[in-house]
Amino acid sequence: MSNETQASTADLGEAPAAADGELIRSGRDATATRRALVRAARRRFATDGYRATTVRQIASDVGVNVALINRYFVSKEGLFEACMLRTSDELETQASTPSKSIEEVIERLIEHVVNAPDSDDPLQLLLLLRSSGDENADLIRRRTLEHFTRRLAAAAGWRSDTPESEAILLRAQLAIATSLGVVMLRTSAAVQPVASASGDELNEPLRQIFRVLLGRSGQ
Amino acid sequence: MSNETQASTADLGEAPAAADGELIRSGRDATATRRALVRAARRRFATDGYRATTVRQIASDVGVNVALINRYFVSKEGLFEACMLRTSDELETQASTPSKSIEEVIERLIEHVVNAPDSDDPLQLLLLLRSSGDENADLIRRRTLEHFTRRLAAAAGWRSDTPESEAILLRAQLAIATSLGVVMLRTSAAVQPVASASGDELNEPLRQIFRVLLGRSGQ
DNA sequence: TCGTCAAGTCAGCAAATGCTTACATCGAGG
DNA sequence: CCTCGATGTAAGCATTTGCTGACTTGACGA
Repeated sequence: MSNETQASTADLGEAPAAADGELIRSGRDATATRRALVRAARRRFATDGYRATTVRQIASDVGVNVALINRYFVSKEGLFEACMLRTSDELETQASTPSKSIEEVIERLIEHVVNAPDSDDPLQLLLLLRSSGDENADLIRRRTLEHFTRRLAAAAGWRSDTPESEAILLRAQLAIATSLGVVMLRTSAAVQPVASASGDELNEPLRQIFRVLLGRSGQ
Repeated sequence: MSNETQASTADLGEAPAAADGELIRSGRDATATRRALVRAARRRFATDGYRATTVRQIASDVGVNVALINRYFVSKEGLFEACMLRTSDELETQASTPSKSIEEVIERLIEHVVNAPDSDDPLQLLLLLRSSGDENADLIRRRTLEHFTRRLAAAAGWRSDTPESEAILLRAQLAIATSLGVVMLRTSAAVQPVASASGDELNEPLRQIFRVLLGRSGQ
């Protein structure tokens, strides 16, 4: 059960991230604790699901008391929202590198799919697709996915108002669905042989799929 | 867990395919009650997930007391196991129609993906991919998926012992992953536009994907 | 009619879970 | 030193959840 992720507390404490203008860290650093909680929570949510994850688990992963989750995020749902917002931000940042060719985008998507099991890739959190019993969380999740879809479709030549490019949007979302399906099999279910397949083995089939979906030949 | 209740497997097979008397359950019929429980449970598990589904919900759906679940299936896990076995059986039956061409298999897979949101398609249950916190359930799930993978791979020319056909196995599982991803987006998350796409719109892209993965051209 | 046994119900227990309230500890400043 | 706010902890409450044991109800044969 409590096997990994003990390091999260340590390395977050000693290295203040550059993102936000943080004050000098002291022995008890609220923002660092918050980040550690979000980090641990995202991992748990992505691998175990929303419902199956307990706040006590998350707190234990970080090594702090459970009550801090309610202090900083009000509720479990609030913590989940924070996770989603951070994931959305990361995907946004990565996608905003301008004027990528579709080939480059495909390569990056493949990389995400291949590496997701090992890293705590933001794509992992999107695995939380099923209704988590929380309406607000579901809304955030859906919005994130649709936004990501438009990003990918834009790289494939989608223009927002022409009706014929609706097909491109659909195809982009099928690419995302495929990615999520593969990540799902690799991470949560450990289904063979996909789970243990190397990046090299996955590379060629995935590239074929994405080219068919997003490239000019497929349309 | 593996004591009695093997009868549940048996009487699942010997059923007249009559229209479900699920809500109209009259009289005291143990096998009918068992079937109704499995049916309701499968729906709940597929849509809400294992953890989020409570045995009280399932019993209430059927209109029966909670204790019957423990009487007939020993535990919640036992009920889930029965659901998985039934799903596995259905997929098995459908896949066992002999000497299918790969094209036919692809068409049927597409049909599954397209229709899953409306019917209680067995594919839906496979959505239960995330670790449900129940080790035994995870094992069953993984086995079912791997079995299904081998079935699909066999239709694509897979032979069990030649090492080069491992690639075929991997590609078949990627096709399954894609199917699961699409079904997931369509059913649980209602992500647009895939969720509201018609079968006709999905047909062509999906066929392209599956041909690339399973057809001769892709290898 | 009565006995028997499967089918089903009822009330409740023990554990888990989200969350709250009261308390403790650390750092800094008067 | 002492106070005060911020950070963190300990204990526990209320609810949910899976499950159990004792009880009731219906069908059927002697």
